[in-house]
Amino acid sequence: MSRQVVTRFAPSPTGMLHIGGVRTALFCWLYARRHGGRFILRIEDTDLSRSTDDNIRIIEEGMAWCGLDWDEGPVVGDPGAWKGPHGPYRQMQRMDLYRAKIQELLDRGLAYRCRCSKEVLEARRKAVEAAGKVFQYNRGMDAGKGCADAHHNASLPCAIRFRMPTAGDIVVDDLIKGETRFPAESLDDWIIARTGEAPGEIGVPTYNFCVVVDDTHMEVTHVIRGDDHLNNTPKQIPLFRALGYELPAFAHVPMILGKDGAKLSKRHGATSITEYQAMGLLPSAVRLALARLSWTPKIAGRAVETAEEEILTDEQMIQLFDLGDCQKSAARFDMDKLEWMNQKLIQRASWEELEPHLRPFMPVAWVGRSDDFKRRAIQATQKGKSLVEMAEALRFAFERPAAFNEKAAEKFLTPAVKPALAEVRGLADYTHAGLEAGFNAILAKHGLKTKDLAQALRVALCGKPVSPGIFDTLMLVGRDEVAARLEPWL
RNA sequence: GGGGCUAUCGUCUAGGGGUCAGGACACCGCCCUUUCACGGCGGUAACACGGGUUCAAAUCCCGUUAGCCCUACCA
Repeated sequence: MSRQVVTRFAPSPTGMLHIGGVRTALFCWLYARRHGGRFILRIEDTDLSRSTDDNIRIIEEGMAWCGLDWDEGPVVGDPGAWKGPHGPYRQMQRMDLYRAKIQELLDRGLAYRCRCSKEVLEARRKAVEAAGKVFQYNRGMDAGKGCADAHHNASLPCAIRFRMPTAGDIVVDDLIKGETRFPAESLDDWIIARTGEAPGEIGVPTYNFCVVVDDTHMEVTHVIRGDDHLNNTPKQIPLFRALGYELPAFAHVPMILGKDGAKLSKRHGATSITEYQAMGLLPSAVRLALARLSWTPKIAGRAVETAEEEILTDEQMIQLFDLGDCQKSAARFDMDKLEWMNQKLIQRASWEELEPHLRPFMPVAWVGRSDDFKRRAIQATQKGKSLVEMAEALRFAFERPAAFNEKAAEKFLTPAVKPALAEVRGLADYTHAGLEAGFNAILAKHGLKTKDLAQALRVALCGKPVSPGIFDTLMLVGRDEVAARLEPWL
């Protein structure tokens, strides 16, 4: 009987929530949902100098916008609150647990105090490297001297190091990368707690220590994280054992790179999830695009084949998700594909689904319009690549053109169409069928082609020769306003 | 320097001994068309390099190169 699957996303609040993090979170979320398990959000704020409450808020809001709901973790907007049985979910609020565990290791001789200063360490490192050797703390290099037997000496503030195995391989069995071996002699006695304030005090524990304690106490069964942590795993495994903890399963997901193959950074344009929101992307499109980086869904054992199959719903992703179908190598982020997916998702959504997402991009007057108006407006522009594009395409329905495209005006607003234009003011039946009938009658009477009148109307009504279908355009402007906008051209 | 991970069209990838190396995005062309789009059809384009193993290698092995990660009292 296997335990319920539990995954966690554990960001450190030292900056924006960027898409690499979102992707990792997405994999954790998909895996938990796929297996009917729980998904935890845990804030790793032990880097006091860089962590801020503001960044925590940004993470929570970003996750929420992305639809990555967590079953356990902080409560948005309330630093003191959390949901779930293993809280708190901010590491700085879990110090008592960590200190107790460190004391236990100290008592059992599995960790020891070290009072070497950063300067001393640096000097030793230089000396050892100058001799062409590899510097490792207390790996035979100065065993029996200095700090190795200073663990009885609590008269000075000390950092605390974990005693690592000195021989053999540490093997990491990874669900994505496979089995990897790390020679024990390549690792050293790493610091599990920083130097305390006072002699004998245990300082703030470090990342690699807290993760092990938290993942165990929060009953995490699958540690899914970025593959920059693969190298940390052989440090953590001996600690799991020292603490008598059961090992979780590990899955290290490949990084996301910029378009040029370099690590994602500001110069690649948008990297924070907030920017994607502002670009008019649907959260579902972001989820899909991010999920499809390094993951190829297999339908009945076969990779997705057609464009149609590429556009997966959340339900399909959840049902299909499998760490075994993940790529081992890093992937470059492709904005073109994201936009394509966004467009496809916009196209297949109902207008009711789209409306809440479109609303923030629309003028205030939008909210007051009727459902019927909203439906027509959305359906008329539902081919757009983004919500921003849709909103832009609908501007004419809310404001008169600020300027007119001169070339287009000259080309289409000819003396020949003006009589027809004048008659358009008389059209009374503003339904699609009604407009079409009236429009065609005017065309026939004046011997014009559809294009002649349609383009002339677009320029007069919208200021430019581009707009939704001409009947939709008329309906969205509305009868009275059509007459008003036409007047100056007659 | 040491340790680790990775390598198929421009990009995301399928394929894991015998394939015309398949698909998607992007790009190009044609068609459709009341504009812009959408849509339809078609096209260009890849196994990093060098050695093995084998009748046969993109696929297995070794090496090289390149990129990335760890090597912090960051996470």
